[in-house]
Amino acid sequence: MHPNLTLLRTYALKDPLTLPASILFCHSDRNMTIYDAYPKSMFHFLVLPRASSTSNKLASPETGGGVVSQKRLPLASDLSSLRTLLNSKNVDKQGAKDILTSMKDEGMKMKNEIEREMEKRYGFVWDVWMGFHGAPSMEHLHMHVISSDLVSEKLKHKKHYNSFHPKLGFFLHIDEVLTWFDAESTYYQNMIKHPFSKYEPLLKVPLSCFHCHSEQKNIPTLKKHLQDEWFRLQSQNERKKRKLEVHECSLLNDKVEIKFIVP
Amino acid sequence: MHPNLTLLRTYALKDPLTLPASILFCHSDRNMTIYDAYPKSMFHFLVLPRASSTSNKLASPETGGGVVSQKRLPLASDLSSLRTLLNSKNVDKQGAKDILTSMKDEGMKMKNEIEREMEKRYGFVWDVWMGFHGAPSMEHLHMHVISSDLVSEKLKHKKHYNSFHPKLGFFLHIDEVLTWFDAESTYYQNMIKHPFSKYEPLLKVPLSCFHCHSEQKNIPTLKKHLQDEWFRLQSQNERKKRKLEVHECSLLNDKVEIKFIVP
DNA sequence: TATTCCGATAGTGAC
DNA sequence: GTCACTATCGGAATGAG
Repeated sequence: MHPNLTLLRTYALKDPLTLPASILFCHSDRNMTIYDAYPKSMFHFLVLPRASSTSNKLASPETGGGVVSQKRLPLASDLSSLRTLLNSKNVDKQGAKDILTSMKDEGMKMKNEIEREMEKRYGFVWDVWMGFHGAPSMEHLHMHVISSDLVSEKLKHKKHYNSFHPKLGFFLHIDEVLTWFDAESTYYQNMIKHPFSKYEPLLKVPLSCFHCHSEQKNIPTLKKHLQDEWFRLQSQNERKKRKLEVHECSLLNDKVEIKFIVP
Repeated sequence: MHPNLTLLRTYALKDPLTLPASILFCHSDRNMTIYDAYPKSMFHFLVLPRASSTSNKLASPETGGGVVSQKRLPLASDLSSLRTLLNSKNVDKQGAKDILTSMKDEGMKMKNEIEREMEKRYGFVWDVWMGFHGAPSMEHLHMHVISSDLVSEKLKHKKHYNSFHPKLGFFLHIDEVLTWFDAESTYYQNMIKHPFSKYEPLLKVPLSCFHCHSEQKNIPTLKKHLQDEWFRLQSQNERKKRKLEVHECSLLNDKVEIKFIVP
């Protein structure tokens, strides 16, 4: 396994504060949130559960104040992926649900941060998705917290796009995953056994816009279209805001004359 | 059909002298020889048979002194390709053989020119191939006259290389084609019916050096190897020449001492 | 489904 | 099998105690 695919695991195992500030966004006892090195949307973060190694080498107090409740952290080997976690013999169903719930909580905080930043930078707020890839390649469980635009220079390939398409089935929304725990046992057993090979073909299906379902014939075309869709969202929002302002204005003064047509 | 694929036919139909000097090399009553616009070897020419059109528009004397014996020229429609010629209802077997023989004669003259130029520029002579592509794309019968090196900037793709590989079967040597006429009738009938679809797959076979049969894993590697093979030919030839010189020297003076090792 | 680099492959448009 | 252009697809390497 190449280091790039396991690098983050080494940080999940020790003090997150050893991560450069340019990578680590924040952390808690159980999770850490990092900037995705190759953001596929205007906002893109990863939430990773912290882990203990099977050896005790990294569990000593010298590793820093960031390591808390080391004994309660799951083993790294059980956190390779969602599949590994849900099929672990060391972590029971409730334990798995706890881990995912704490990741969701961490993600919700991140989502709030993102929304504040959306408002500040762009004057409006759009959706934020949270979830997992059905067939991840990086060797440590990670939940994507990603704004719903997929407008990014780093989005270059069909598999990049399809892996985040919110209705395709490759991207597993955290809320969807959590419903598995409350479903019938057979359904739960079914979902947690899904092999990667079931998800892989989804990455090769034709490019369809997640906003309007139009089919796009290639990546450059899709990227222009996604940018346009985002501009449309932004201007729609500005229209709404203007209407609100006009409405407020009307309340103050019934005789105000509207001299412009909202475009 | 794109102009590029029929352009030369228009010249084959009228006075070759209307062709720019940078394209036309020479011509006779029955054939014209042109520079290949995208030479796949150090020397690369095309021999095209001249034709008359079905209409009389282009047969008038005003088209220039180059048009001779217009009545005896084959129809352009019978000269689309080797296959067309050999299956034509207007040209009998002997007529087809005549056309091909005259093309060969023209090619042999070209070959002599090339060999003079090889000697002049590079100090030695290597082989020149003459023949047809099993599945040509240009819409007028053309015989390639091409030096046996395949060293050229314009050789860029696998299909370029394989289409000239002298032992693959896609490149039909003129002498091979002429033997069809003297073979049994069933063999002749068999060869002239070969559809393009029989030749196409040959263009996709792995790259093997026509000198040493070594397999080359991609085009850049093959091109370096072909260049090396050509350098080897050249230096082999220089060694032979030096030996000759040494031998002549020995004849003149038995006591001459050879002070250098031929590399 | 980490990226990047290289090269092969596929589709198109060319006037 | 015309070229040139664009884009996709496919493999291999990748860092570094």
